[in-house]
Amino acid sequence: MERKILHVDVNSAFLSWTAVEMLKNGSTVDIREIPSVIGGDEEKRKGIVLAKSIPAKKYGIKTAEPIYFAKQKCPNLQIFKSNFKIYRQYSNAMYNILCQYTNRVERFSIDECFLDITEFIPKGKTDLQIAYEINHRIKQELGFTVNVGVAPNKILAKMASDFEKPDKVHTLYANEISSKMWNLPVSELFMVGKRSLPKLERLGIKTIGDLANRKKEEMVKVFGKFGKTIWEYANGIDFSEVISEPETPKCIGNSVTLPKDLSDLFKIEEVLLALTEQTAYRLRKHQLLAGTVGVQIRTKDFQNCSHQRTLLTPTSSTKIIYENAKQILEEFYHREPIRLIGIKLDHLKPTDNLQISLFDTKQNEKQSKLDKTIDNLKEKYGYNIITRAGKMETDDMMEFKE
DNA sequence: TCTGGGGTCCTAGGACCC
DNA sequence: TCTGGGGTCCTAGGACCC
Repeated sequence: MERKILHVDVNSAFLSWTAVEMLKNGSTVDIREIPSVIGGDEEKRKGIVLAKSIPAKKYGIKTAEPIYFAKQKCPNLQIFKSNFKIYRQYSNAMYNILCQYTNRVERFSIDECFLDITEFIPKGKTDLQIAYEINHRIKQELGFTVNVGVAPNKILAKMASDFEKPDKVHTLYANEISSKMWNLPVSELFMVGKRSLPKLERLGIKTIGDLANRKKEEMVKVFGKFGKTIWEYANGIDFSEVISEPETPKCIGNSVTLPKDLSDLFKIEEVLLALTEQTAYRLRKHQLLAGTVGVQIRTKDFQNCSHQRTLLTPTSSTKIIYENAKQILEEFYHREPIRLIGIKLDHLKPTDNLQISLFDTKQNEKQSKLDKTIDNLKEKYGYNIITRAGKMETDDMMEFKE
């Protein structure tokens, strides 16, 4: 039987939510209506565009590009800081509305949800009417706009919500694939990024339709498994389910771009410790154990390098994780200046009940130790490596995969 | 003054075992 | 003297997403 899937996508999410919050706090200007971006702090070398207004987009400003470039494109660009605590509140408010339409809502990211409404369409209503109702209610009740895609599966619903923006509802039914999707450049297809695009173009594939009408075998031959996926997407084939249960993470990591390049091993290890504290704390919050520990560095000329190690026994102990991380780092780090360091815990498995109760009693102690370590670091270096707000952000981001 | 941080998934090559 | 092949696990790196 044909499914009825919706994809709800907040228009310029971080920017819209910042705008609504500013208006709520008495601002007289709606930053959605001027050239503006949400961006990181350039002084801390985190100066990239996280979200842009539509007027900013008209200057050719792109998400994830350096703010330095964005300012060159638009000298009077207004730049605002992100606030993930606020974003989480708006995201939750939207989620609560969506849950009134079906119990099958998947949070795909902080600003995107899939809904399977197949079994939840009231008599006398259509999927399209529900999509419009959702679009209206979010605008009226929460003050920001969303695009809604209506389709028989997730990939088509997602492609549909990406059509014209903002504040629009689009359908992409099976009989509309060729007329609405095949004429788009292949770069617009979900999962086609900047590496695979030139390869596709070399094969003479310029539009999604070009890809759809090639032989599947040819794509598999050139791209392997990935070729099968994008060929199926181009043809609107996707049987994946809307998953309402939040899955336990497959890996947990924290990394930080340093305000200045660092080559002093002692200082780098101090940062690594702070990152370990944070990551291990999150691991325990999920009641998981880590099977492998990995350390990543990025040199000042943007060369990435990572090493990992499988532990004899999975653990959630900050001490054990840090000892391993430190050893891994010392094995492969050769004193070149680095701009980023990160830690990643992988091959996660559930903690058994005995261990959970053990950690429950130690939770407060661990938390205060964490706070103390971070405080000491800040005093010592004056770096804003891990601020209180930064810690909140990390907690938020973890839950939303953003 | 140029380039974040959180993830998922895939691949290639080597070690090791039978 | 010459030198298999299948399978699993591990590691490093990379593509892609928001």
